[in-house]
This record gives sequence, C-alpha cells and structure tokens, in this order.
Amino acid sequence: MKRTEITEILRQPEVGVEVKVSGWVRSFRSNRFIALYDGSSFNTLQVVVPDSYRDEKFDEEILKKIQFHACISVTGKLAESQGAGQAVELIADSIELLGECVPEEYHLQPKNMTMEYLREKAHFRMRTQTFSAVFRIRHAVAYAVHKYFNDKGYYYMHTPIVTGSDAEGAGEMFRVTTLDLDNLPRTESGEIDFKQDFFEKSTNLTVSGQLQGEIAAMALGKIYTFGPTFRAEQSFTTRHLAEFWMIEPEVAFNDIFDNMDLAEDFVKYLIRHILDNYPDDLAFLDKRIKDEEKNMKQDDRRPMGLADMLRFVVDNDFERITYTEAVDILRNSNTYKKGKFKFDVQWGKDLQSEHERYLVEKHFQKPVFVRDYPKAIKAFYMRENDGTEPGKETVAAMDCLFPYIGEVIGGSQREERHGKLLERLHAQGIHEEELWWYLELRKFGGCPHAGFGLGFERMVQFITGMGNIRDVIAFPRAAGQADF
RNA sequence: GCCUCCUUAGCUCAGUCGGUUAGAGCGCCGGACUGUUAAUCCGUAGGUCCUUGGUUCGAGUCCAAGAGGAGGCGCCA
Repeated sequence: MKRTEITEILRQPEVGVEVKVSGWVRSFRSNRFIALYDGSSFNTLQVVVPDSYRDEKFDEEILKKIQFHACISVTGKLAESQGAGQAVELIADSIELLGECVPEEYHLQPKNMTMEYLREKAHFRMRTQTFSAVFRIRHAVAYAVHKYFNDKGYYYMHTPIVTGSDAEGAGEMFRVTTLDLDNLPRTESGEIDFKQDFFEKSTNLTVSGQLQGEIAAMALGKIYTFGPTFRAEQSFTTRHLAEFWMIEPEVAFNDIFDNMDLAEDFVKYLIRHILDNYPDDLAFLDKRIKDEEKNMKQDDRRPMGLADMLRFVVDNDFERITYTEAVDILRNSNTYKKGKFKFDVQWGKDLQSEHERYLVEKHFQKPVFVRDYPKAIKAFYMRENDGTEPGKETVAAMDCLFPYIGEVIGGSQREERHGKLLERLHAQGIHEEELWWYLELRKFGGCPHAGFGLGFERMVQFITGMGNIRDVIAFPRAAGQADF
C-alpha cells in the first residue's frame, strides 16, 4: 500500500478510508495514543491502538518499542476522533517497526532541551518541534525568494564560489589551494609561488557575488544571486557565520531610492509568504518565545508577539533617514545625553550596533533604512553623492536595520563614473589591474545601477524569532566550529 | 582580536560561611492504566562535582593553569 503524508490527511480528512502513514513517534500516551510526525507539516496524526489490535494481533514486542522518535509505519482506517485536540485519528490495523529508538542511549528527550545542547546533536535536532518549524520556514523563505524575483522578471545568476579577485572588500577570505602545505613552492624572491597552484594564481572562497552580479545586470538588466558566501572573520556573535547564504539583486538603471523600494517590497513579500502559508509553525515559534520570556524582566521582553510583529512589519512603511539625520537623532537622545552609549556618536564615525539598536528598537520601533553614509567609511564601489559640502562627502549607501538582529540588508547605488571609481580604488589602495574588468564595465556601455545584499539566515532569524543564527542553518560553520 | 560568564545525575538546575553519606524536577528502567493531548499514579537505579596542580586538618565551594561551551564588543549580511 502506498503511504499518505500526514499533511494530506489533516488537510482533507476522509473518514472510513484506509491509509498507510509512516513517521516518527512524538509520544505514546496511555499505552494507546501515538502522536505520529512525518515532517510534512507541523502537526501530528493521532494513531489509536484499538482493543481489537490488542486482542487479536497483540505484539508486545512492537508496542514496547513504540518509543520517543522510533520510526513506524501504520496501516488502518481513519475515524472521527472521540477526544478533543484533533478532528480525525487513525485506528491502527497493523503497525510495522521501521527503526527502533532506544531511549536509554538516544540523545533527545520529550522535554525542553537547550539550544546549545541541541546544537551538539545537530543530526537529531531537526526532529524537534522547534527545529522542524525553523527548517520548514527556511525552505519557504528560499522558495519565496525565487518566486518573487521570477515573477518580476529577474534572472537568477550563479556567481562563482571560487574567486581569483582579492579586492571584493568585504572582510577576511578563506584561501583555496591544492598546494602541499608542508612543502610550499617558492619564487626566487622567497614568496609562495601560486603559479604552481591549481588555478595558477592565488584564489579564495567568495565573500560576495556582487561584482560579477554587476556584469550580469549590465547585460540582462535585472538579476539576483542566491548562494553560499564565506567570511573568515573571528566573529563570536549570535548573528555571524563563516558560511552563510546571501541574496544579491543588482538592477540596471535603479538609483538608491529604487533600491530601497525594492528591498522593502522584497522583504515584506518574504514575510507575507510565511504568514500566509505557515501559520502552525509560526504559532508554535510564537508560543516558544513567550514561554522563554516568562522569566525575563518586562523591559527585556519583546513588545509584540512574533506573528504580530511580522504583521506589523508587513503593514507599515519602513522608516527612511539619512546618516546625518541618524546622528542628529542619536545626539539628541536621552540615552546620549545621559552618557549611556559606550561609543561616541560623531559625524564621520560609523554607527555602532548600540546606536543602530536604539534607532530601531527605541526610537522608531520598526525597520529603518539609513542612507548616505560618509564616503570615508564605505566601500570603493559605492556612488559618491553630488553636491555635498567639502569634508562631508557621502556615498549612496543604504543599510536596512531590523529589530533584534540589526543589519539585514546592506546595499548601494554603484559608482558608474569611470574616473570617480578609479579615484576611489586608488584611495583605498586597490590595484586597478585586479579589477580591470570591473572598470571596463564603466567604459563600455555603463549605466547607473544599484543593488544590495540580504543575509538569508538573518532574515530567517527574524521571521522565526530564533535568537542565534546558528539555529537557523542546519550545520553551522563558525570560527572554531565545523562539525557534521 | 578585546572583555564577561558558565561547566554538579541522561537533561534542566539547586548546593548557605570551606565541614559528616552531594540534592530536586523531568527523563530512563520496572509496575499500574480502554479516551490521552509534553497523560497520570507507584517504585528502583543513576555522580571522575570538566581536567590538572595548589592552599587547607578538611575543597563541589578558595587560588592558578588548561579544556569545552555561551554571551557582549569589533568586523559585517
């Protein structure tokens, strides 16, 4: 008999029909009720072990092995449930044990376990309600990313994972090499001879697909990338990974304002997709956060529940301010006047995360775009704004800041003027030969264009309310961590 | 890279001022249970107090070093 997925049974229950379901045991109550879970939805199907099963086909060995997270297959008829809590239940006719799960040796238990503990048991943690909900939503966000862009006529570009460019300007890189580390070939002057390496040059894992994305945008108009990204930073925070996934749209003819419009519309679409399609998973995660916050001080609790907050974000315009306005707001704040910021706020200095949190969580209480940052603190490819005061030059950069997790999006209008770009490359000590192709884009049929990078895991973190980014990726890679 | 905190039963934790035999809840195991919703009830077992060294008559408790983990900052997505 072909098996039916639990989500199908729950969606359109047909009483009296014979079905076969397979899945993992969540609980076995009263030696009679099995809560069975197969991953197809958040919910379980209640399997009832009837008297007839006991009388006629009683198999004590199998019943004893119906234990937490054991894998079984059940055939039987669907019936209206006599108990509260579910509409239908499956009256077992036969039960097959597919994989036993000996509780004495198993790592998980039907109770609250800490996130840290589960992180060490990453091969089993997806069986828990929390992680199964998180990973169903993670999938759905990824799907929504492709659907959004496809429906709007964007092309999905696969930019390279291995890069020969050393000037992407986004942090420390992982080296890629096949050279024998115990016996490195040297040039006459004693440097490592990468001519003998696999690619005959020094190569690294990509930190961004943006520069290649710009190439595509200069031909296909609207493109996006969605791929793994690698940063070899020694970051020990709840929002950094060494290997993460990033979405980078790049659009010809867009300016910084079009860029913000796109970012806001895109992010709202992603959230709406989850609100509309995963209410059960969201409700569970919502409740989970409330339980977790029960023992916290009022001040530390979230002002809104998870689903309410997501709805709020979708229903309201994001705030849009300039860096200069942000500095004014911060310097006029009581927090600043009382000297409660650890770091000073001063035009020309980058905003610290305590400043960003103040803007988002205290002042505006919603997502905020900050744009037009000082030229001196931003990357070479960002377009210099016209008409600024000397000493107060800015670039058309924008960051989108979210409550609890900070920067989710960083983007800019790109510098399309060849002369200006060359100037900025030189000012930042980057050799133009490294990026000759990037410069040529400005020489041959260039145009204004803009794009941004959205941290996929940070988005999933926001939507699921998970506190640590390591808990929204199946197998986190971070400094000092590459298990599983 | 800088700073802070944590490590006691399978899990979550308590353990007073350094003082006899280290505790609880949950889980496990055994038993009971024909309408449960993390079912409930009864009973048993379970410990290298992270490691090493030191102080002390005496260390889970104090000190030092090491290991592992978490968090804050910076960097950013």
